[in-house]
Amino acid sequence: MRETLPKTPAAARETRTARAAQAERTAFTEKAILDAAEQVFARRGLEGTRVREIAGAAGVNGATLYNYYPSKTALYEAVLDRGVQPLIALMEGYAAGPRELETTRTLVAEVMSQLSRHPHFARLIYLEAMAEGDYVPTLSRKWFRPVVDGILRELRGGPVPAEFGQGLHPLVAALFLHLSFGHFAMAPLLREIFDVDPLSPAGVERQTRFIDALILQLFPQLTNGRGGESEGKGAG
Amino acid sequence: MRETLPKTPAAARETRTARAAQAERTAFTEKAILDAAEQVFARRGLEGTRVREIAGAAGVNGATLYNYYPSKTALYEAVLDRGVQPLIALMEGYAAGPRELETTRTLVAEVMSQLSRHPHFARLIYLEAMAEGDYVPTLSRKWFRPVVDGILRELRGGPVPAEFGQGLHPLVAALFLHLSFGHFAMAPLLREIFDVDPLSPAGVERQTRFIDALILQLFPQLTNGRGGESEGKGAG
Amino acid sequence: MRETLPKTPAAARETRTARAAQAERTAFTEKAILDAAEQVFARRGLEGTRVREIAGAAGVNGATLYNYYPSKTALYEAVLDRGVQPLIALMEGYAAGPRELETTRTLVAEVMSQLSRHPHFARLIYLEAMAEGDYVPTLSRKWFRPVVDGILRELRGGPVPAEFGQGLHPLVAALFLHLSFGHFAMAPLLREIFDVDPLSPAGVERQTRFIDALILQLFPQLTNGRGGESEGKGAG
Amino acid sequence: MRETLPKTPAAARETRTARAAQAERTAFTEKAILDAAEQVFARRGLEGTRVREIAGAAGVNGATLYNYYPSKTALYEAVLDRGVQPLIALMEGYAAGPRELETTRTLVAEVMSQLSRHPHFARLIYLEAMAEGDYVPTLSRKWFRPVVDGILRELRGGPVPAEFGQGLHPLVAALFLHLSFGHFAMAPLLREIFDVDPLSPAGVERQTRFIDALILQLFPQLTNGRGGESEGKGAG
DNA sequence: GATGAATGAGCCTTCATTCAT
DNA sequence: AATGAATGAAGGCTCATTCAT
Repeated sequence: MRETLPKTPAAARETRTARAAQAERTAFTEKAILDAAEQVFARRGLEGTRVREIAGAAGVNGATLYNYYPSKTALYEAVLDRGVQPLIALMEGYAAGPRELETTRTLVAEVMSQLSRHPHFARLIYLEAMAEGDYVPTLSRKWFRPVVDGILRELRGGPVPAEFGQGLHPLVAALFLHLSFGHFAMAPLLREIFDVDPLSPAGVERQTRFIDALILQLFPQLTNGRGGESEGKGAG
Repeated sequence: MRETLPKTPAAARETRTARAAQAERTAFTEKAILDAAEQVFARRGLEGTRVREIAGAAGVNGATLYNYYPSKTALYEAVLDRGVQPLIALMEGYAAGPRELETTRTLVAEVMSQLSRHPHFARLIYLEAMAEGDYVPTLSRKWFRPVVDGILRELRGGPVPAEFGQGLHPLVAALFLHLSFGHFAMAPLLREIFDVDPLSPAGVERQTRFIDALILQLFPQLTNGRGGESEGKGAG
Repeated sequence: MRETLPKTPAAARETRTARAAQAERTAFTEKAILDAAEQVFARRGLEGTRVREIAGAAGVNGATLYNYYPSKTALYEAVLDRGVQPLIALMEGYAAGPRELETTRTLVAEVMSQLSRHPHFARLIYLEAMAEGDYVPTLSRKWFRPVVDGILRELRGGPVPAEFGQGLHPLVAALFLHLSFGHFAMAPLLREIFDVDPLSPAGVERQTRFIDALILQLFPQLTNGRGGESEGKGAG
Repeated sequence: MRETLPKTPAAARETRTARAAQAERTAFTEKAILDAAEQVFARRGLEGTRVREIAGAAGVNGATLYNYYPSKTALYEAVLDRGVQPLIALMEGYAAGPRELETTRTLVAEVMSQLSRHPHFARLIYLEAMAEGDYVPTLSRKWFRPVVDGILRELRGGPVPAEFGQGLHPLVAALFLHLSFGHFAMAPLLREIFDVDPLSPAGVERQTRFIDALILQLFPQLTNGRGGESEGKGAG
């Protein structure tokens, strides 16, 4: 809008091309910044992170960040938002679907797959939770509660194993949180303890199968007449 | 030279009293500082924490901290050490005992009880793990690995449920980590999601029973002829 | 990658100009900082100086200093180095030249001239000496000892006036130190006592002539057959 | 005055003894503090000195200093005063005496002797001069100016060697300052350069004789018919 | 009088952010 | 859009000084 009108078609094409290249470069830089920020924030948290560290990891000057985000906090929130969007999309599909064991098993697998694509994001969420950050209520409302509500509704469908006592359901829902997000967030510690990389494809797959098997093991009553497929999966 | 002998019994008593009172006061201050530090570090981590915030929470001046610890980092390590000592004691008792289901169940209960006495400590460990801090290897070697080794040795005693596939044992050990430490570390998020306080006595007890029941449920083969007590517990 | 090539000669010129202007400005700032630091350090010494005082005297923000020097100490050393370089150059010329009275008289005059261009530097050296600072051995080795050695070698050429006794030579060499560096270092006190400014051109010139006359007066034996140039002195 | 009256002669004696012992201890502590302060201030100056360093050197607790002096600055001034008093006494004797070469030679010797008894004091004065401290005008008025005035009056008595040009007298007076105070103040540097200790008795004596010989050498006209004794001195 | 503990002020340094280019 | 330089606002830590004993 601001530039002078191109005088010739050739110039127009040239301009368009230049503009496209520019836009591409911008998008590239922005992604580099977001990726770098995700990684660094996941280690140090919002307050412990130095913006120059993000800039260094992104390969740009510290001042450049401010061409993309008005503040460190804004960048932090952008990272959180970018990570949470795909999860919300998954959750919406899940909430819209039928209340069946199968749906939940699928959701778990998809969440694990998504988290493995942004391996630092779960850590970020854990950090935010432990810092009792402002984002926690929002996060809880927009993502965790809907998912948990779905799980709880389904659990209510079957009898509770007597030996667990009252108030079991929230703990089971929390168990899934621990096994999915916790697996990624605690990767550094687990790696240290077990000498295997929880973030490797094999590590993620193993944990995914483990969760799945646990569902079937814990709630056999939910699998009436459908045990066959689960065994096929678990025996792999 | 350092201290002149008191001339009279009265003076002696007076001196002793005064000195004792002094010692008591400094012990009180030191505990206040450690407690405050544990709480604040658990929220913000080492780098995100302001010394002045700790001082404020402890009710002393920022400079006073340096009468007790030479640096923020030293204070941080003192907090970690204080928290880990009781756990190491528990672990040593466990390692010395026989490899039986009962021993492990007891250990879990005791660990939960200990963590509930220092509710911020687990969060601190989680933060340290996520920051890939220098303390992680030490922590892993001195505490997590011994415990996990114990658990793994016991698991090896029984057949693995086939549906879990290979490499199950580490995941089970990690499961206990998630359910014990994770319960305390994620308390702020769980509270937000479920509207109950995981750190309340009831919350801790419920989670403890949940873990216990899970052990029995997952590994019925380990409970030959001893199912009775577990049911008694779980039916509450 | 670092710098895209300028597309047109005009742009090139523009860029070059801009960059040159930038470089000029930072050079200006750096000189302002060094000058301010020399002045303030000369009054308060390394430990007694506040960084903000230097910054204020240089007309920049305290944080700006750290864009140029990594620490107060590094800045201090830069000031010392800058001041000592020209002296070392003089000394090297002196050491390379012949051992003659004339050479030494010239050196003294040049040293006085150089010190008058950095009137605070001598004070800095005196402060450092009195603080028994780390720089003293280096300074002694790189500058004072070579000069003194030259003077001593020359003195050995002639007979010592009997009334001075043994061990005279070092004291004479020290005398020159006191009269040159000491003149500048003690300027504040001398100004107070005598109500004249030792740092004024006239003050420096007077002291220089005084030292020169003293040389000839003390060591007439060194001026054999060269009385012509030292005429003023003899003509009483 | 404040204590209750002693009931018996024995008690009275006891009290008197106790009081004397107390006073003695106090005087001892005060001297320790002053000595330590003189030494430390002479290295670091007023602003660069830590009161705890003085306390440590004096062997007392930092807080104890405040039982003797209300502030670091007050202690600093006490050190200066203690050091300057004997010099002022010397100066008053000198000013009261006749204007003769002998008087001045004696003064120089006595000043050197006094400075050697407080080897850090000259450094302190130099530091204060270079810091352009508040004490400089006082010091100049109460000590340096009177002495210098005496010297100048005497110099006026004889013809000035023409080769020194106009304005010589102040420079000669300053020369004595450099050779006396400067010798002690620059001791650390001179030691480094010449590998001899200027503060040792031999070092002080040598410098004293050097100054004395210089007086006679520079102003032969002032020594009419009195050369004998000076030669005896200088020939040692 | 002597001391350990406490503290407000201040110091060096770093950091997030802005600005000129 | 990108950057080097500049800066106000902390942040960790030290220091002179005070207080209670």
